[in-house]
Amino acid sequence: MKNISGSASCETCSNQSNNIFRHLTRDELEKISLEKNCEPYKKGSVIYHEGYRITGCYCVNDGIIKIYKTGIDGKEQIINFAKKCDIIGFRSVLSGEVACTTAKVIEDSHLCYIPGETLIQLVKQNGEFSMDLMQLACKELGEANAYITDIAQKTVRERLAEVILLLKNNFQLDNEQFLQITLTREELANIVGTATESVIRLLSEFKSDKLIELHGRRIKIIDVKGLKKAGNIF
Amino acid sequence: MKNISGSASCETCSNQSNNIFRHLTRDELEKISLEKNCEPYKKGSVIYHEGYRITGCYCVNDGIIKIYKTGIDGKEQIINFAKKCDIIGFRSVLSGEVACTTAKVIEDSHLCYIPGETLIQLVKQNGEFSMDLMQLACKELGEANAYITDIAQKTVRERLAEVILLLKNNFQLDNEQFLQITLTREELANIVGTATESVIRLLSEFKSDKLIELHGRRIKIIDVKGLKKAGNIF
DNA sequence: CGTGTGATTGACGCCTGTCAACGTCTGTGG
DNA sequence: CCACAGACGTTGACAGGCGTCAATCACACG
Repeated sequence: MKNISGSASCETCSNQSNNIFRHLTRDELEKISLEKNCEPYKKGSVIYHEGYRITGCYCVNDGIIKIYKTGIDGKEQIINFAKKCDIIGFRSVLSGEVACTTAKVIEDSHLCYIPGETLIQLVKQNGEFSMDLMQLACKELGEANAYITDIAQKTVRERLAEVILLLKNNFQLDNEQFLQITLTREELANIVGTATESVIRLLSEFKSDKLIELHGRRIKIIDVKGLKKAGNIF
Repeated sequence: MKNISGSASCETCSNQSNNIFRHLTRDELEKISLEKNCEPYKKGSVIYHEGYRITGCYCVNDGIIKIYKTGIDGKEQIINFAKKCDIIGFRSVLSGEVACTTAKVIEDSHLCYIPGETLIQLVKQNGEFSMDLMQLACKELGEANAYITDIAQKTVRERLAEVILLLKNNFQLDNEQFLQITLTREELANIVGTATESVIRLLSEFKSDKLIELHGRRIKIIDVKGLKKAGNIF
């Protein structure tokens, strides 16, 4: 069953301008195209686990993965999501530490595995690629710092509104204004850093306030400006 | 008044094993040694300001700098501290974005300025240095993620205990068990993400519980194990 | 149809933020 | 030398946001 999508070569994939591999030479692309290993992952499967050493990183072909840390009493704190074109696990590969997060599939995915040594070699030999990856890390660092500030200073209500808008920016809306990602109430709570019940109550509030509509797990965005106001975003 | 400490060459400085520049060649070291610009900064002076473009990064020779973001109502959220051997501002230089934090001196410092182009050039040409800097960024990213989890899940009391221990690890204790960094109550609050009054009350609690002693702004650590327990740290 | 997971609602209470008042200390200027 | 301002620390009162617990409902799946 391996290499199901193996035929989709990195040469094609890297044409996407937002891809991290855009500055690789033809030779380098061929190399990782040969070495990589594209496999399907079912919803619920764990790609790598916090506290364990990982030997390589993964490039997301399609699907959605949640990246989370396990905190007090096993409560998960969602740090990030990865989708098409994103690369995950490189942090631990490069820092040489064990994984500090767990990556779990929430929508069926195809991931290309890239061995750690390959990645490190590319960093060392290709200055442009190195810069790109560095920029990626720095961007994530900036986002993390921003989120620390939010979570430390904003109310749960404000954070929930903000998270909904963040999800909108990350995953877009379909043509009916529905968020293109569906999460359980508990997962929403684990992003915002609150209790499931609070998320439920606040979502109802947003619904009463005509900011969103709820259809099961699907969230329809009605009033972006109102959400920004509720989220204290300028 | 420029180059007051300019005589202290990077060649010497980089001998410290924890320095980011340890993998530079002799030529590269000479180059930044020539280009750098070491200046004294008084307590309270701002090194770079959130939202403004910065043209280079700074290597800390001595002193202490706080790195913070400005959140709602101008309340500052302290993200990090920099001390001897640390390098600050590289995130914005590399990502090409405006600074996402402000850096302000809290203990008189000497900083060496390194032009952005120099840093970028080094990243591109020296794979080992690139890896080191990447590891630094990745390490900071890991710490930021850990702090997100803490701040989202722990109580203010737990976070304060944890912060005291973090400060202990970062700045050590003197021979009387005093923290080697002195912060105002407000600054402590701005790390923990709480109100000044809460910090005051909780510090008194820790004092009653014989975990710490307070002498003005100086904090004496009495019971590390107790603090760990209070901070829910394992 | 039983079981399990997730969603919802209500009750309750505590943690913690806010406001206000006051004390302390330092530096400045008359 | 004293008065005053300003920054910082401390304490008390108070309310409300939000976490916790418990019960119930909805829905999917074997």
